[in-house]
Amino acid sequence: MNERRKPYPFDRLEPKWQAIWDEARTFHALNPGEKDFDPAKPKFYVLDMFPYPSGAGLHVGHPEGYTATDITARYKRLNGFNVLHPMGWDAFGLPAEQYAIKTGQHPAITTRENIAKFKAQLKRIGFSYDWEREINTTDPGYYKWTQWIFLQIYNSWFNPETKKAEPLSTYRGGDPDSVRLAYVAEVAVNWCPELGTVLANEEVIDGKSEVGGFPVVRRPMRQWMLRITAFADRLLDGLDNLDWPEGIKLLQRNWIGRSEGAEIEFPLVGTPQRGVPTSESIRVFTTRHDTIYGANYMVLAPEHPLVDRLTTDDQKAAVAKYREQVAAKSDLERTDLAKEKTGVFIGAYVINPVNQEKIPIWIADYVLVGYGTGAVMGVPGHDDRDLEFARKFNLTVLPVVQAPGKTPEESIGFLEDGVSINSPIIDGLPTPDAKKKILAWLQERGVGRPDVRYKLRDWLFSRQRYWGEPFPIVWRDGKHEALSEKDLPLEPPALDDFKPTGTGEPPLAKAKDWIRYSENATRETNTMPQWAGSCWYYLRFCDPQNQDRFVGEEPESYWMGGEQPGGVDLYIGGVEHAVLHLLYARFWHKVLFDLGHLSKPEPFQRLVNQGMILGEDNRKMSKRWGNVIDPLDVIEIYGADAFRCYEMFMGPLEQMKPWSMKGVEGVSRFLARVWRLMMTENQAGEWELSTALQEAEPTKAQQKITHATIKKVTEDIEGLAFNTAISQMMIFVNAFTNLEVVPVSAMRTFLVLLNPFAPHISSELWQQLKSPGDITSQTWPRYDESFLVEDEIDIVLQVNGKVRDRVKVPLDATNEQLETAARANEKVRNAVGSQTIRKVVVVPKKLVNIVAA
RNA sequence: GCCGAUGUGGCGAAAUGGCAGACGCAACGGACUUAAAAUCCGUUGGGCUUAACCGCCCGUGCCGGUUCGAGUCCGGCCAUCGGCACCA
Repeated sequence: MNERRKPYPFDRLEPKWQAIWDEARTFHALNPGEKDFDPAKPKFYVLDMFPYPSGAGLHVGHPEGYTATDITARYKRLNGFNVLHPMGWDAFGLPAEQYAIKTGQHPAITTRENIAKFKAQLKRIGFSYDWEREINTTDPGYYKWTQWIFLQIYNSWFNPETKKAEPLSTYRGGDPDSVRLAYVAEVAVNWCPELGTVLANEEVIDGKSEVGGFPVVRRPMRQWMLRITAFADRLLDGLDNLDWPEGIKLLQRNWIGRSEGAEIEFPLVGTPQRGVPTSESIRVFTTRHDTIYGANYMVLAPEHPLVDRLTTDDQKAAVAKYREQVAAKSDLERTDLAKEKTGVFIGAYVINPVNQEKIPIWIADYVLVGYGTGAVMGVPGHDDRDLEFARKFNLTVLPVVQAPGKTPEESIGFLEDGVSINSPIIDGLPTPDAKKKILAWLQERGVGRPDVRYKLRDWLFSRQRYWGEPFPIVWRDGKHEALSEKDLPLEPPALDDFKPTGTGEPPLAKAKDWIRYSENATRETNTMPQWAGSCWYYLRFCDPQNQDRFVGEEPESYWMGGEQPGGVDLYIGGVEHAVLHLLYARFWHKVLFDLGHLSKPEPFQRLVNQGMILGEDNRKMSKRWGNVIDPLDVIEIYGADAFRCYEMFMGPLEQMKPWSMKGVEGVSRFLARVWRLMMTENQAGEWELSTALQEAEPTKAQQKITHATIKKVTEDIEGLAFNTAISQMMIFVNAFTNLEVVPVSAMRTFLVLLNPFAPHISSELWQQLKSPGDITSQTWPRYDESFLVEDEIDIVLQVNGKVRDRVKVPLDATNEQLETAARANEKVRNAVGSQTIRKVVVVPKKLVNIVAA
C-alpha cells in the first residue's frame, strides 16, 4: 500500500552504479610514483571536515558540505585534475566514553559500530571518496603518528631570533624544559567535576562545558601545555594570504587578540619593616599609556603573587576573606557583567612614575591574573570599568583626555582618542602623539617599554579521560622524558571501568601494570584532547598506509604543494570550528613546517563554511522539536541524486536555510523529467530509449541554450553557486521537454554537466544512450561564445529611469540608431510629452534612457 | 557593550549600477482519466482603472544621499541571527 511508484528507477540504478564505482576503483587517487599515475595532470585536494561518528548517524547537515565537495571533486576530475577526495573518522571523543561508563562496553566497539553506520550512509549518497584512504584517529596505526608529532613538539623550542620552531639541540640556554613547545605547568585550569576532566578555554562556554553544559570551576592542576602563544604573530600574519571568509579570519584575529601597548613600572613605597625594598616595583600593561596622569590607584588580580607580601597587617583579614570569596566563584559568576565591582585595599602603595603621587593598591576580581601582568593602573577618567570601580569606592575621577567636541568633564568615561589634558609632559597632544611621547619619556627613565600582549593562552593539552591518545611520556625522579619512536604506538591499557576517578587523577591511573614502565619510571596517565587527531588528518590522507613516516615526502609535496601558501585547495565544514580545530591545526602545521617536514606554511588555502540546515519549522533540528530529518529516509523516497541536488538547490551554500520535503519533491520531479527526456515506458511497464532521441543536428536555439548552460554551470561550480547551476539545468530540461526530435548530442553534453550533481542517473542515461566509455572519464564540455550571441537584441527604453518600452534591434546597431529608435518610439514620446529632452544616455546593447523635464 | 552576517512575493530564492522576483515550492485554472494519482499546458508581487483588452501607479526593513538610473554604492537608524565579552 505504501509502495509509492518511483518516478524513475533510482532504487535500482543507484546501488548498481555505486557497486560499479567500488568495483572499478573509479575514484581511487594515485600517488606519485604509482603505476598509471599521470604527472602531467594538475592536482586538486578537496577536503571535508571529517565527522565524529556519533551513535545518531548522519543528519542532513553533514551531507550539505559533503555534496558541495563531491560536486567539486567530480567536476575537477572531468576537467583533467588528479583529485584527492578522502574521508575518515575523528573517533576519539567523549560520547563513546560516556556510553562506555554507562554500559561497560568498550569505546572501541561502539566506535566501530558507529563508523560502520556512518560509512554505509555516506556510500548510499554516492560520494566519490577514495575509500582506500579511509582513516580512523583511534586506529593505533594512525595515533602512532599523532604521538610521534607530539614528540616533535615536545622536542622543539621556539627560537625568538628566527621566530621558528627548532629542535631543542639548537637551544643554548641552561634549562631546556623551560622552553619546550610541550611543557608541564601547574596552572589554574577549567575543571569540570561532572565530566571529571579539565577543559581547554575553547571548550568552556559561559562557564559551562561545551559538551554537556556542566559547571566548570577554576582549580590549579599540573597539566601539559602546548606553547601556541609563541606562534601568535605567525598565526595572525598567515591569515592574510588565505582564501577564507573574512568573518572567520576576524574570529581568529579576535581570539588571538593582539594588543600593542606599554609595560610600565610603578615603584613600591618602601616599608623597610616589612622587608620591601624601595627598588621593587609593580609592572602593569596598558594600551592607553597616554592616560597615566589619571592613574590614581592600582589593582592587582586577587591571585597576583605579590599580594601576600604587600598586604599590611591591618588589611590581612579583609584580603584573605576577599580572596576566599573570589576563589569560590565559578567562572560564570566571576564574569557576570551585571554584578557590581568588588575589591579590597591591601594597605600598600605605589608611586605613579609621571607625577610621583602615592597611589593605593587594591585587589579586585575584574583584573584577571592570566592577562597582561595581572595588574592594571586604575584610570577612572577613561576606562568604564575603572570608573565604575572608582565610584563604588569613592576614588577621585580625573579627566586627562579631552574627547573631540566635549568639555573635560564630559570627556569622562570616553575611551576614544582625543587631546591630553592635566598631563604636564603631553598636554595638548593628540592621543597617538601623546602615547609616543610618554612612552619615550618612560623608556628614558627605564620604567617603561613597548609591549605586545595576546588574549590567546597556551593550549591546555591534557585530559583526564580514557578514550584518547596516551602521552608517549614517562616520569622518572619527578622529571618527564620521551618514549623513543620505536615504542610507538603506545596503546592505552585494557580497562573494565572507564569512570573518572573524581579526584582529577585520570582513569589510566587505575591500570597499575600499564603505568609501571620500569623499576623507577611510570607512564604519564593523562591523554590528549580530541583535537589532537584532527590537527593533522589532512596530512595522513596523502599517504594513509605509510608505516615509516607520518606522511611520505613525495605524496606530501604533491598533494600539499602548489603555488599557494596553503596545501588543501578547498576545505568545507561548519563554522563551529572557526577558532578551535582551525587554529590548532594551523599551529601544528607551522611547527611541522618549521621542522622541515612539510612543503607549505599553511594547511588550508580556501575555506568555506556551509550554513546550518534548519527544520521545516525554521528551528534548529533537534530531537526536542521532533524536526530532525534522516538522510536515508529521504533517499528511500526520492533517491540519492534528488537528495544531493536538493541539498544544493536549497540556496547559497554558506547560508542558513530551512529544510522542505516539498522542495525535495520538486527537485525529484526535475530528475524524473531528465529521465523521461530520454526514456519512455513501454506497454509492459519497462523503460526503454525514447524514439524522439535522434542523431540530429541541434537547432540554433538548442545550441544557444546548451552553450548557455555549459557556461552557467561551469562558472557556478567554480564559484560554489550550486543552486543557480541547478536552476540553469532545469531551464535546459524545460526547453527540451515535449519535442518531437531530441538531439542526442545535446543530451550527452547535458549529462556530463549533470554528472557531478546527480552521478547515478547521469551514468545510467549515458550508458543507455550507448555513449562511448564511462561518463566519469569524459571531458568537461567547453562553451562556444559564438552560439550565445544573437542577431537581434532587446533594448530597454527608459524615460527618466522608468521603463517605457522594449524594442528589438540588430546586434550591430549604433548608438545613434538606438537613440533615433528611442526618440521615435510612441510610448517614449507619450511619456516625454511636452517636456524638453535634456539628455540621452545610451548603453550599447542594453538600454536608452531619455532625461526630460 | 564590542565585532560580524542577514533583511526581496504566501515560502526557498535570483538579479557585472541598467527590464526586480529567474528557477523551484505552494495556490488556482485547464488537458488527459469513469475517477484519483502521476504527467502535460497555463495563471500567480500589491493596487487602481476597464465589460474585456488596454492603460496607470506602488513595491527589495526604515530615513537620507550619490547617479541619467540604486535591491546593488555611501551615511544614519531599526530588526533578526551568530561570535566575543571585566583582555586593561
